[in-house]
Amino acid sequence: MIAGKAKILLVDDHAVVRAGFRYLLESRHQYEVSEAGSSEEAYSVYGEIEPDVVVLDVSMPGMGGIEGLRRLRSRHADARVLLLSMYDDPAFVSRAMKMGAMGYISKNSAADSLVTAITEVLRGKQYFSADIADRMQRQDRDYDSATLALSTREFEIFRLLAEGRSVSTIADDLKLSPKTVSNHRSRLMEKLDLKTTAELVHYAIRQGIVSA
Amino acid sequence: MIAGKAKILLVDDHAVVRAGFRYLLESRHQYEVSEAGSSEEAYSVYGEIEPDVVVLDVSMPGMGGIEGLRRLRSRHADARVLLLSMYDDPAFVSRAMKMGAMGYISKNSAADSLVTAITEVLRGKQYFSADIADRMQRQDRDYDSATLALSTREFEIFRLLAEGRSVSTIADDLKLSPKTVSNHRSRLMEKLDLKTTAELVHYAIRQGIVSA
DNA sequence: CCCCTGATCGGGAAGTTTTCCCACCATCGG
DNA sequence: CCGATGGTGGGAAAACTTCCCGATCAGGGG
Repeated sequence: MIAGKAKILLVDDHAVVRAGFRYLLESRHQYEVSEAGSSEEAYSVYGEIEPDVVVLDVSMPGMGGIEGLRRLRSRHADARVLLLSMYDDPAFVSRAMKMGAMGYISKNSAADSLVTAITEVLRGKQYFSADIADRMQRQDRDYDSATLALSTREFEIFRLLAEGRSVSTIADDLKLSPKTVSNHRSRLMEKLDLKTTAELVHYAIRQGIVSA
Repeated sequence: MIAGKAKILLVDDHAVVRAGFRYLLESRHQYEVSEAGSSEEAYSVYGEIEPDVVVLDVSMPGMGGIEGLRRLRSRHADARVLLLSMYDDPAFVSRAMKMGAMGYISKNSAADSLVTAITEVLRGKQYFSADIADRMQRQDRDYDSATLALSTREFEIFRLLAEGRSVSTIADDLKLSPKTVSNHRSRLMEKLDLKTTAELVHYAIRQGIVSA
């Protein structure tokens, strides 16, 4: 960052959220804030603005934040991106970090931690909000690299569950005992750190494995 | 509203969203803005603050906005409540209007329309953001109104299930027995002709009641 | 007022599913 | 051949679902 005002690019489809950040940042800090309403827009204005930090919402219509991050980093390898999300899914977070995100904060975070995150990232440090750091700790202990860890069979069952099939119809289909399917199910839910079938569906849809 | 500053109570669990409204309202208008992080909190401070308008987020942990609206209006029949939501499901909106909401705006709305909504409600008028008004127009053409067959409680539980919550956490939240929630669940699944929770999630997402 | 209806809340019993642990077998790279 | 990994399911206990039912309460209508 250059001497003077740090430049921040806010990317979120909700005008209120952008206004919120602008308020939090401008009222107490000397930042110059720009806004974009989508990843596409962010991508196209990035070069012109040359922001010191991009605050990017993960869930947006069109190209989501994750894909936005990927493209941004592939064109501008030095881009510092702070992801903002309502989801604190650890698999998501680690995927994002592998793509070079500098931080990941939950929208549930207090206003202060949102501002802290930005100042930390401006200093070149990574930042996670407390709830997310928590979940990543727990995750590491239990199982490493959750998303990729599914076996072929587990993935197949995962997909069918995500489509709305029941354990017993899946068992009929695959000519397996319901017990086997259920056991696979338990195992994969644990690997992905999911607690309910509904979470599984959300996860699968966000990953693009099934469509709504 | 009395001469002088109109008083506004913002209720949202996300600090950023509250900050956004505060910014939008205070920077251009003479409003006095208070905040609450939950329906429960809003309910308990309402009497003390006596706001002219309550801006209430629909989806919050604990008592949601719909239930919050109901309780607020049952204690303070003159409360003017503007609902703020990510969902633009017409069934949801008409449900809210029946409970006495003065307006309903989507979080996707432009900043201006958020402010307009508040000024309109202050004048005693109803207000809907454009996208919501749109969908309500189109409603009779394409809307499958099966969710209208659900009672208030069933719908609430439907929404929470669709978000990925488990029966037992919902029960804790709503302070009900897991059995009661489970019974409501069985009935609503039957009414909507759904066989698995995963189907329920797909259905809710397609209806725009929850987002992926 | 009283009755009726519908919504809400939950207990009981029976049935089903999930979880956790384990065992057996096949395959595969070294 | 060996050890690791994946697929398969049994057994037992726990959890959940389903179906049925009764209690309670609010809001009309007569």
